[in-house]
Amino acid sequence: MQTRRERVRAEREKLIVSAARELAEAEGWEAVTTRRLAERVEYSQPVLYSHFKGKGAIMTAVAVEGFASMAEELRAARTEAVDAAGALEAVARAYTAFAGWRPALYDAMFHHQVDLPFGDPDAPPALWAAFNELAAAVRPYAESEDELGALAETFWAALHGLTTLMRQGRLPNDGHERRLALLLSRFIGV
Amino acid sequence: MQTRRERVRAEREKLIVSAARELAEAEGWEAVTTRRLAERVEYSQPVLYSHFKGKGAIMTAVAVEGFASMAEELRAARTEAVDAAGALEAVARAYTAFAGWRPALYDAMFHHQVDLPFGDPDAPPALWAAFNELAAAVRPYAESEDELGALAETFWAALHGLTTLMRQGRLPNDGHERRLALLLSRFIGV
DNA sequence: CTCCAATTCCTAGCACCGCTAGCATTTCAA
DNA sequence: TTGAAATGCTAGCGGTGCTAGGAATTGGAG
Repeated sequence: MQTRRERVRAEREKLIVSAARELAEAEGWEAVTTRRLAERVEYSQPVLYSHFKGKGAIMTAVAVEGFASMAEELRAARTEAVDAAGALEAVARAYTAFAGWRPALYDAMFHHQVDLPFGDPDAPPALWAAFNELAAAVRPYAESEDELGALAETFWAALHGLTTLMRQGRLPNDGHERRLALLLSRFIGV
Repeated sequence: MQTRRERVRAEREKLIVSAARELAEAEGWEAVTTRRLAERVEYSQPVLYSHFKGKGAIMTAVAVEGFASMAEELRAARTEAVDAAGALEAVARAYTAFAGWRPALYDAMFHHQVDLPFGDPDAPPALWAAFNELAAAVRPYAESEDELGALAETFWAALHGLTTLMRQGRLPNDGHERRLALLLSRFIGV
């Protein structure tokens, strides 16, 4: 009968993560306090700490959900394209669209430092899934398999820079299309 | 005799900004609390609020100092180079080096949202100075003067992405040289 | 020199934060 | 039925950014 208890615990853990994500998406992460989160899941604050080490761990869980979601969208964009150039463009657009439509999720994934082993072999599969989509889209433009990793990282960084600078008001919104086109032209090669 | 008072006020304001920057550079921004900052300048907390609207305004002032400092370093790197390709590479290296050597300053400039009118004509001159250095380095590679702005923004975004992802542990440190070389090759054109 | 208004600056405190100790209550196997 | 284990609460700790209100200092006017 241990499994029943474990099942309801696992369910409540999911509930906490979902509530945190929803609250963040509705009002931003600065509105996600342990008190409000506890109120939302209709438990007291200490219950949160019986599931997670702290608020940071909850945000990390949301971030992992975010990577899984992003991987799905990148994959859909990539596999629907007809050629290599179209795939790279589709993935780039899907990436920036994701950051624009789900800013709270993107924040959890990239702007808050979350104790996740990026690049490590035992990083959560969702992280690798998202990265691998970028790598797959970039592969036709890598000179060697050995270069692929670095090229994917560079392309990823460029997309990340574009989205974050724009969302923070450091870049004007209306130049986005042009910048994206420029970036793609540099990676596709004329 | 109004000017004397104003002079000492201005001096104290500088002192506050310097203290904030030094404390952030020494222990990170999470250590910069209004209490510790007040203690450091040997005044009480409310004095800070007679100079600045809040902690955010102090960080904004530090950020502006940071842009001025970055502009200097980018300019030095660019003007010492012998050709266009060398200038672009030198500026890129200076940029990432700045972010690596003065992480607290870079955080104030880019990671904390600071109420600054980026891209606006009446943005602080230091902001334009830094951006203009990037634009100058990129100019030889723009197809038209009209394209220059967007190209500079795109290059800037790529550098920003590389530095931030690396500093947050999202990218491995030891691939930095390779990624930078790849980025430069894409912008210089083989 | 005296007096009074304006400025300066501190003490004390507010509401909130993440987090935890300690104790009822409930659950469930013996 | 009973007693131990698990559960989940109240209350509180030390910290945060920020501010109200009053004491002390300053400096020009009479």
